[in-house]
Amino acid sequence: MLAQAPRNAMTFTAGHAGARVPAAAPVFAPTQPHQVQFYHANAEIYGQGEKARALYQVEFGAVRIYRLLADGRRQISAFHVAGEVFGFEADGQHHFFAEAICSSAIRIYRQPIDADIAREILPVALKALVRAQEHLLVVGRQSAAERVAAFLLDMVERQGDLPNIELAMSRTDIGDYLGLTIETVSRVFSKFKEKGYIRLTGARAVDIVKVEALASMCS
Amino acid sequence: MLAQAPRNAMTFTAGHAGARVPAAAPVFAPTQPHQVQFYHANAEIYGQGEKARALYQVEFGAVRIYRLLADGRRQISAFHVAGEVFGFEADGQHHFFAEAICSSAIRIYRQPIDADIAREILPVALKALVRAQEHLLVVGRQSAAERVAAFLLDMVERQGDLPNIELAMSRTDIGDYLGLTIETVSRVFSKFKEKGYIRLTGARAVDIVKVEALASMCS
DNA sequence: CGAACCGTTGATGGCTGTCAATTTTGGTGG
DNA sequence: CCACCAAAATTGACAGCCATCAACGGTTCG
Repeated sequence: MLAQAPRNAMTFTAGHAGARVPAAAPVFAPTQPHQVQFYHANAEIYGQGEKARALYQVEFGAVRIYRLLADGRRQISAFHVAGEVFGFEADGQHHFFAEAICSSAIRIYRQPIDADIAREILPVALKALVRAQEHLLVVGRQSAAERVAAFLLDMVERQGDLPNIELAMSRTDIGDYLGLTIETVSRVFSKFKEKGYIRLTGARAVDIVKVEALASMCS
Repeated sequence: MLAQAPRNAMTFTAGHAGARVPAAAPVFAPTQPHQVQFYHANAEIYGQGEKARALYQVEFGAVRIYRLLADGRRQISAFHVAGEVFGFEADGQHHFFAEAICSSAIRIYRQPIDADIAREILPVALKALVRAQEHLLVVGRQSAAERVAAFLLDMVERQGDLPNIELAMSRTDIGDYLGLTIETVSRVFSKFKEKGYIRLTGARAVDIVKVEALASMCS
């Protein structure tokens, strides 16, 4: 199901890449040269069990963080888009997989974590924790329609509150994020369209017509 | 459903309490006097929206961290037992509720978070993040039986891998943790008992008879 | 002894997963 | 520009798991 693409090879120093891509503000000041690496769709950024030795920041594109069960069931615990930092792990080891959803550029910070760095990234880690726990409420206690509504609103918010959103991820990704099947996700999309809550200008291009209607579903 | 008990009043300085309770190692060296506070069952430790100004460590007892939907649906994102630290929040504000499950003693650290503290608690926060994301896989992608099995194994591990576990929490709590109803939780317990995986010496006293059988369900 | 709470068990229905077929989309090459 | 193709998405039929509603047993406490 998941393409196991080889690691991407293209590499630029930050100085070069920074001049060309919409620059996201670095989370902490680099003390050594760091890189911006490009990944094509479905390329693995790191894998479960790998030694964790860096932090990652999305320059452009999108990333999924996920975990697998032995039989292939997958749970995506987070999506990350431009500007967001990911890759902190306990035990110096990655407990999850990270893959590029589409063509993406990732800035990689390889510093060891000293006290100053810790102070800078702690808030980011805590935000991720809050997000994960909030997502738990969605997945654990909300209906399929409520989950999709919450997802759409989250996407709207992340893309600057503009009502026209362009989803980087497939229905499969959305399902694995929300704990649903693709069919259920698709059916909810259709139902929302039917009710006039959204418009689909393409499979992954969604216009939010009635934000309030969606918002009222999430309580 | 949830008793809104008033804040507990009994307060001791750490020096006194530390001599009497099974001392959990402090996570970081206190620079000011800190307290151990006692809470009775269902007492609120902090509430959603409150200003966050401390970290908490369980001396004894157990704590649930949860969030509510408007209609009362509840998702418990974590349980905490002796030794564990909780209460870190983003934005200087609590996004969740914390309540004592049973009579509990909580050590409260009120230091501001400077760089050294951040370095000390970052690993703890990261561990919490990993836990939350792993729990997401359980809730999002596993069946009722698999969820309960995962829960029981987690409890076994936390109580030192002894096969006789004493659950602090009710079936309602377990259900709200696993994203299930109490009836389903109860039915799974019965099924496990029937199959000889567990023995129930009391409603909340569980002997794990076949760890491997449970473990094999969680993949 | 009665009340309240917790946990268990049973009957039933609905939501969502599964399986399958079809349509749409997006990309490629003629 | 259009035809063609593979992948993605949609839609339908059906089944199964789990939620809901309900009744009952056990325990604790006043």
